[in-house]
Amino acid sequence: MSVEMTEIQKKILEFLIEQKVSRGMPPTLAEIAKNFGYKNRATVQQHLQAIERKGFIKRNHRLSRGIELTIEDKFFIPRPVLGEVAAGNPLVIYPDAIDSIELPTIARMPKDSFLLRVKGDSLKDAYIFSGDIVIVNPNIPPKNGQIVAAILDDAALVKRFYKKRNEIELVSENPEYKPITIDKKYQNFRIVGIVIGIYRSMEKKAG
Amino acid sequence: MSVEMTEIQKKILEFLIEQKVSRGMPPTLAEIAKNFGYKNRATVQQHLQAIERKGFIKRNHRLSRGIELTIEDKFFIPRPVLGEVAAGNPLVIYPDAIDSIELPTIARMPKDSFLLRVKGDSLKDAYIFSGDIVIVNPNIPPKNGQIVAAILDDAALVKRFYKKRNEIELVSENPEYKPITIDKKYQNFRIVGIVIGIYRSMEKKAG
DNA sequence: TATGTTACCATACATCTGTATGGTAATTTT
DNA sequence: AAAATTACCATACAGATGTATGGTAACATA
Repeated sequence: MSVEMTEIQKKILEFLIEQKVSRGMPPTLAEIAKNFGYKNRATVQQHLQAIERKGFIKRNHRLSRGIELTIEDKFFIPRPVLGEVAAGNPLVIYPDAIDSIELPTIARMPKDSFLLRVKGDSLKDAYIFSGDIVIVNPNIPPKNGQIVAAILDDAALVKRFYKKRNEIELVSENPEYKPITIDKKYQNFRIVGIVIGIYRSMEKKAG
Repeated sequence: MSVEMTEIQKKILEFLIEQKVSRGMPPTLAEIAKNFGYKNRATVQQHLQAIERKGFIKRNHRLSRGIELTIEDKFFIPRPVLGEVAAGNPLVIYPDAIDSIELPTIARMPKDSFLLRVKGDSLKDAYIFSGDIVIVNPNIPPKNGQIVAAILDDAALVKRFYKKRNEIELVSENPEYKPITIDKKYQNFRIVGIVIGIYRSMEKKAG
């Protein structure tokens, strides 16, 4: 597994993992082709052969969906953690991955979702704690009461979301932190996504 | 799901589950036919239609291997309690336990780690809540203070572990539940493994 | 300059896959 | 006795699926 993967091969492997986890089975060549906009299954076939040559998958020839992930034998899949996010006071989001954690394969990671590590204890009553990894889905518009990750003035935070008439309120459930109210027209505010899951490792190695 | 299944339908459903767990994906009609000695896929098709009519599976039409198991959670497959615990592959629901957990078929998963769903709130102060999925490693001997999954008299518990001179103490961090003390020689007690991580999906309890 | 690698395309083909229809036989229900 | 259900079979078919071959273009390497 020491061979290097091209960018496209990495993306295809990621897609294989994502499909396996979310749909419960590997995709067909046609499904892969459709996802990447290929007009042709032969293109996919060639990529899969390259990925197999490099040892990341094993193919059961002539069998539909016969793609086995050799890394998927693991219970945990390494995923990049994109940044640290403050549940209480805003922290800076890191541009590139700051860390990598082993996420259990059961944890659902829909397309485009990413991981953030929480610091601070303002969401204590929402059962999210400092050190937890939150899984953020950027593709779902938030509903009232949901926990969202947001960027406010170049800092990132995780709080409960409430939409009001002309403003948005972000609430910590820890009474030590006061709610933040933002005018809807305020430019330097953006909802990053909603928190769809959390993962916590009991081992104390990662801090 | 109250409709009655014929014996053959039960066997086919079992095969679907077994294949899903062991091979990672549902079988094709041809594979089912081969397993049961049918010379014909149409026979399988008719059985699958009957099983779907009774609500145990959902089929994605015209999609290869498009058989979804509607049973429970996809991860957790309920089985009757008696006799199965000692069998080594415990696929059991413990309905009356204070902190009941469900042992999934994924007990056969790689690295022997498996998943349990927590019910009850005795570990509230350990930040583990009803509905959370804990990841259990059975191969590590527990240390004092670690959270373990254990079986006591046909009930399953998730609690903090403390070893004393002649006995073992299992402590809930919720003061409403008193610590349980077990003599080390007691037969009907077994440590299943230590909890190495937890995962929680937010989608069900937004708001 | 020649060679190889990567990343696509088009066409083609045997086989697989799900589905449909119609038939036989045994058993159960009405 | 008639009707329905269950459990198979054979045949057929459109479309999906994996695979093979040959081609183009961009780029890096020797």
